[in-house]
Amino acid sequence: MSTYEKTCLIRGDGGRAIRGILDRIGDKWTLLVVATLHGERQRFTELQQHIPGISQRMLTLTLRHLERDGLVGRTVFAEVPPRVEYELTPMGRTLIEPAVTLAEWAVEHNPDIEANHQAYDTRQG
Amino acid sequence: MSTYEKTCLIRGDGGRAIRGILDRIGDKWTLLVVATLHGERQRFTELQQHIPGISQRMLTLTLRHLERDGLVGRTVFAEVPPRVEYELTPMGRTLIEPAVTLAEWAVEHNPDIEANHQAYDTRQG
DNA sequence: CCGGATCCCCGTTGATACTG
DNA sequence: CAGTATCAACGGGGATCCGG
Repeated sequence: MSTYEKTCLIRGDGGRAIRGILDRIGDKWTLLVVATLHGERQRFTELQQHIPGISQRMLTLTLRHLERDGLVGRTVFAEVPPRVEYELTPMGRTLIEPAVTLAEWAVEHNPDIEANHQAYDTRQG
Repeated sequence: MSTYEKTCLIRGDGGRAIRGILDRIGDKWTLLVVATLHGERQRFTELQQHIPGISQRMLTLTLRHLERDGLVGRTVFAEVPPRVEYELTPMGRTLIEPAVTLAEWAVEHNPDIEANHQAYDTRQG
């Protein structure tokens, strides 16, 4: 694939494709939930414990969105007390790869970026 | 790299790495600007024309952030009328790859996701 | 245990008008 | 041409309370 074709993939249709995915995973918690859910189904409270700082409300909202996207499956057990388990769907698991690619870029270039911040802010005073 | 290590890359340090990059590129315009800037330096007005819907203000803000990150270079020509050109730095160009990976995922799975939306919304009524 | 409902804060975005 | 300044609207996200 040529470089031109690549940027077209991003910019195609006024950037609607890339905007769709960023609206989906670009929020504060989605990727963390997906990564946390990777490998093992988990209950609501387990998830909350594994994701420091997330509120009950935001975990609920994030899971609903992921469920609506078909990236996460939700199973309710008719028990007392109630039990609900969440797991990645097959499609949900495919999201791990691109997410990791991004995370790798972040880890690799973070020092450089922070150095640039320093330099930029110093120039501005 | 094992699957476990991959998710650690995402979740590492409470997800700070992935959050950093998402805060950077997860906004409305950044990736579009980067993709548009790919391959050729461009002037402010050119950029604005190539990115439908972006306001002067948001283009300015986005470029400033990218400049601060060291992803975009800015050159001012001492002319009348003023001329300012923007271009990707070498580091900025490395961002294209992971961005494309994400865009590919988006394009590939969008139909599936939209079908899931239909199904989900129908179930809810 | 799970999560819906409500209130509120604040950052982001856009519209508009103005300057070197 | 390439911005800056200001104001208003919107929506994400947290805290809290309540219900099944």
